Amino acid sequence: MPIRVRFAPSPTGYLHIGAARSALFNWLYARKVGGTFLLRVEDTDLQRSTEESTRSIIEGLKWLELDYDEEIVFQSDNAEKHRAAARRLVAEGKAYRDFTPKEQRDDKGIKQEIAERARAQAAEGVDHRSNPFRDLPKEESERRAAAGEPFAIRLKVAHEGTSKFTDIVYGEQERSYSEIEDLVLLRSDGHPLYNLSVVLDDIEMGITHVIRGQDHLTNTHKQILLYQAFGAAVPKFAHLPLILAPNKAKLSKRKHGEVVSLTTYRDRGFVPAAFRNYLALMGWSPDTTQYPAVDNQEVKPNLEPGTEIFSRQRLIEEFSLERIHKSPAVFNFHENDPRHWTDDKALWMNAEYIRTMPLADLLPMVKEEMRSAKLWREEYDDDERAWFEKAVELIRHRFFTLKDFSSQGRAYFSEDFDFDEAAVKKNILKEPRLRELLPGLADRLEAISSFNAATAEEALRAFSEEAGVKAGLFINASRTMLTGQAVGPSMFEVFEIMGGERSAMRLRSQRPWNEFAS
RNA sequence: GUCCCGUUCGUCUAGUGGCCUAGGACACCGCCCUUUCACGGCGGCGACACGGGUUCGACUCCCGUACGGGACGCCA
Repeated sequence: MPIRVRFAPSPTGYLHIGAARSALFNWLYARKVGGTFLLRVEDTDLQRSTEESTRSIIEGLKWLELDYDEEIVFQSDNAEKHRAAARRLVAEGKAYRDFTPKEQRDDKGIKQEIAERARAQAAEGVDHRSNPFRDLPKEESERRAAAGEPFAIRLKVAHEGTSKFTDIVYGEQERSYSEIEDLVLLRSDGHPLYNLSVVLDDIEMGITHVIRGQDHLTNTHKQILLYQAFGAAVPKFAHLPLILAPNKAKLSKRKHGEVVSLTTYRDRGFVPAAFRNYLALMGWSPDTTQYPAVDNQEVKPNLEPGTEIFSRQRLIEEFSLERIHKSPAVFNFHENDPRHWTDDKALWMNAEYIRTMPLADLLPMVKEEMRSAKLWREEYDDDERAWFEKAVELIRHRFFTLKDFSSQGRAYFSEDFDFDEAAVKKNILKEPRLRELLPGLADRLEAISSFNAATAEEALRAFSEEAGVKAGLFINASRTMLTGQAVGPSMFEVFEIMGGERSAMRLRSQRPWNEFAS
C-alpha cells in the first residue's frame, strides 16, 4: 500500500518550530519510503484562522524546502461533508443529539477551568459521562430537532471496554472507555469540530501514517472510535516528543514570542539546510550502530562518531520512525543575550554550513542579504563576479548568520561602515606615531606595481623595519583602518581583496581621530 | 481531580544485561597554531533522579517514590 502522510497545521499564528519539525518528520518519512507528503490547512476555527498565517506556513515550508506532492487541502472546504457524516452517525444510532444549551466559555484559562470542573465532579461523585440526552427516545429527539431546538451532536462512546492501539514511537496504548467522554462532533451551530474533521479528512486523503505531536496522543483514542464508527481503516500513529522551552514548558507562540517562529530564522540569516539539519536532530537521532563486517563486506556504511551534519539526502537515508525519541527535547534560547539569542547548537550549525557549504550555494543567499541591506551592486553578478566570490570566500569563515555579511562584512562592500570604538583605541589611538606613519604606508602600498597579498606583505614589512616599529603594529592598525574592526581574516588577504588603491585611501582616512580622539 | 507519557553531562544525544573507569556534539575553560579573531588540533569541566527487587553482573529488565511534561473544550 502506498504510504501517504500529511502535515496539518492550524493557521492561527505563525508556524512555530515544533510544528515545523512535525512537517519535517512527515516529509522525511515520505521521502524515505517513496510515499506522498500532503499539506492540509486546518482552518475550521474561523475566529482564529487568518490568511496571513496560512501564507506564513506555506512560506515556512518553502523555506525549509519541504515540498508537498498534491494540492493543499483546506479543511473548511469540507465542512458540508463533515456535517453530513455526523448526521449519518445519528441516523445509525452511533451518535445522538444533545439539546443541552451551549455554555459560554472563555478561551483564556480554560485548561484550568476544565481541571477544576473535573475535580469538583469527582468530589461530588458525578460521572462526567452522564448525559440525559444520550438515551433520549429517537422520536422525541427527532421531534425536538424538527421543532427547531438547537442541538450539538455527540458520539455515543460505549461504557464498557478499552481502546487500544500501538504507537510507533510510544508503543502500546490503552485507555478505558470510561475515561472518554461522549465527544462533540458538531456544534449546535452546525460547525464540525476538530476530531471529526481530522478523521474524515484523513480518511478521504488516504492517510496511512499520522505523524504529529505527542499532545495528540491521548486524544488518538477518540479518533480511533471515529474511524471505527465510519468503518474505515485506522492509520498507523507516530507521536513526536514535544519540544520544550528552556523552562521546560510547552513551546508557546504567545509566551515565547518570535524566537520560536520559523520565519524568525529565515529573517535572521539562517541557512535553510542548517536549520533543517538542526531540527531533524531534535527528538530523533540516526543509527550509529557499528555493524560487524559480514564476509568481509560492510553491511552498512557506519556513521563516523560525532557526525552532526547531514545533507538533505543523508537525512532521508538515515531517517526512521523507530528511532524517534520518547522524551521531550529542550530548545534552549536566551532572549536577552545577542550572542546566544537562540539555541547554541543551531547557531553553531548555521556557522558550520556558512563556512563549509559549496560557495555556489551560499552566493545567492549572500546576494539576497546584500540586497536587503542595500549593499548589492549589479557588477557583483557581472564584471566583479570573481571579486565578489573571493570576498565572500574570505570572510565567510567566521560568520554565524547571513546577516553578518552585511553587518560585520559591511566594510568590504561599502565605504559607509562604522569603526568599532574599542578597536580604534586599541589598534590606532594607542600609538600617536601612526597618524604620520599610516599615510606613509599608504604611499608604499600605492607604489606596488603588482598588488596582492604577498607584495603587500613585503611592502608592509619593509616599511615597518625602516620606521623602526613592529610589523604587528601596522597589521593591527591596518585591519582597523580598512575594516573598522579589531578582528578579521589575515590582513594581507584583506589588502588583496580591498586592492591597492582602496587600501591606501582607507589608510589615509582621518575618521578614527575625528571620531574618537578625545 | 482522572488518565497518559517521560527522566543519561547546562543543552542536544549514544547506549536494548558484561564492550561503560558511560561515548559524541554544542556551550564553557586551558594549551598549541596564529603579531587579530575565527577555523583546526590537543586537553579539561561535566550526567545514568531516588529507593527497592531480578541477576554472577544493571544506565540497560520489574516495582515503587519523586520530579517534569501532556491530555481531559459546542478550541485546534
